[in-house]
Amino acid sequence: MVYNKTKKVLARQEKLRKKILAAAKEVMAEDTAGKFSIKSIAQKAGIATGTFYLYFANKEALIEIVVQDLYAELLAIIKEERARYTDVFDKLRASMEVCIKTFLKKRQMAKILLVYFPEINSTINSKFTHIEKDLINFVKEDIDQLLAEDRIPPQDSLVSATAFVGTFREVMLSWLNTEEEVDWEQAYNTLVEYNMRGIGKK
Amino acid sequence: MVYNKTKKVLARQEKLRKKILAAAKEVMAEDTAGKFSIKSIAQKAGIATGTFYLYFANKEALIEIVVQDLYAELLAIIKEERARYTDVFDKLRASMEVCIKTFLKKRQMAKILLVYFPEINSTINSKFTHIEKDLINFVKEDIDQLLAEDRIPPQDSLVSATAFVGTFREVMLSWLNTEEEVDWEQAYNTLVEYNMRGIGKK
DNA sequence: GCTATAACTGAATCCTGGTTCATTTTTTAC
DNA sequence: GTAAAAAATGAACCAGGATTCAGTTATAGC
Repeated sequence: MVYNKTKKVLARQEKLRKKILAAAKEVMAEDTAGKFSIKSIAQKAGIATGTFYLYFANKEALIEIVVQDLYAELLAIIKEERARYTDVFDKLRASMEVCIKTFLKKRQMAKILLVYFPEINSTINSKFTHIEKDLINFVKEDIDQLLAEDRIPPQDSLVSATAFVGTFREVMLSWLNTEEEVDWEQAYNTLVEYNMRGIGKK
Repeated sequence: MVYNKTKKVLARQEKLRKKILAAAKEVMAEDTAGKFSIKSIAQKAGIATGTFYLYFANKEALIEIVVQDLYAELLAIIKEERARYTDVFDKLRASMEVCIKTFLKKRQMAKILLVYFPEINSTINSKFTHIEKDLINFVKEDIDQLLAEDRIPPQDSLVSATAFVGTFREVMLSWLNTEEEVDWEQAYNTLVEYNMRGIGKK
């Protein structure tokens, strides 16, 4: 006979699954390299190492889920913010603003997406390259529209969009690695202005 | 009694050391992740794995030497090119130009410095963070000078310099990963213009 | 309460790949 | 040519960590 799970058990398992994911994010955000162990995650989640494998197929699958998870979260935040504006420049500016602020607020997310992600991106079968492209294409579409509206000088929109995203990665990474206090307000403005000028806002 | 190496042996060993380094660079540039094995390097260099350890203390030391090596090479090229100009804008433009062209020509160097380097940067005790900072400071000094000369609008020069370098990494990385043909001329111009406008060239 | 099934445990297994070292080959110095 | 020293070899060793699985505990259904 096959037993069915009760709601109570289902709820407990769902909770544990989330607990493991949370522990994984913590661990991943802590030790910068791709060196974390399943054992450390299990420990942090308060389970036996074997139990981990009842919830996730293997390490690779876990990483994939964590990254997709965080990425989806970030993307949703950006999309929501963009929806508030109609002018493309405003959309762009809003994207930048919310992106920076989210990363500043959710350091864990920033660390995993910015530091960890590029590593695994090359290690694991490139399941994630699309994420990179997604983000760049996002910006590219805005630039294309601005080009169509003749509001910025001619340029290779893909290259510009790539450069645009690159400024973020680099700046956020430098912030993640630094201990010193940063004047966020000024830094943020500089970054936004840099890219606005970069694409050629008149 | 202690024997002395003859010139012939010294020469042979020097040659072999270089051969191992070359093999290492090849292997590192090939498999994108930090997953290469000493065995594969030894094989490519035509030696036994044990022999590797007669020439390099261990894997970490090898990586350090390779990265420092390539970085020094790149830096020398940039410095030489910069020396040809006096105006800061020209220096900046020249740096960009020679950097891109070098990376395009020496794909191996690009792959190791751009893909591989960030990985190990976090993995290994941060012996390399200074490289990152060096490069950014390079640009920062130019920006500071332009600010002093009142030729660009007020900005946080460190953030701008970081953003500047970021555009390169991102764009070069996208080129390294793409299979498609790229119109280098246009792409290159877009990238240079992006940064020139970005810092606020009037 | 009782038994079949499912969930959990953590020690044991397995694999990968860096590093070592006893042995073999080459070089030195006479 | 020969014996001591150095260099080279590659199989064996070893560590770390992912994954498994036999044994234990909890749950389901009656």
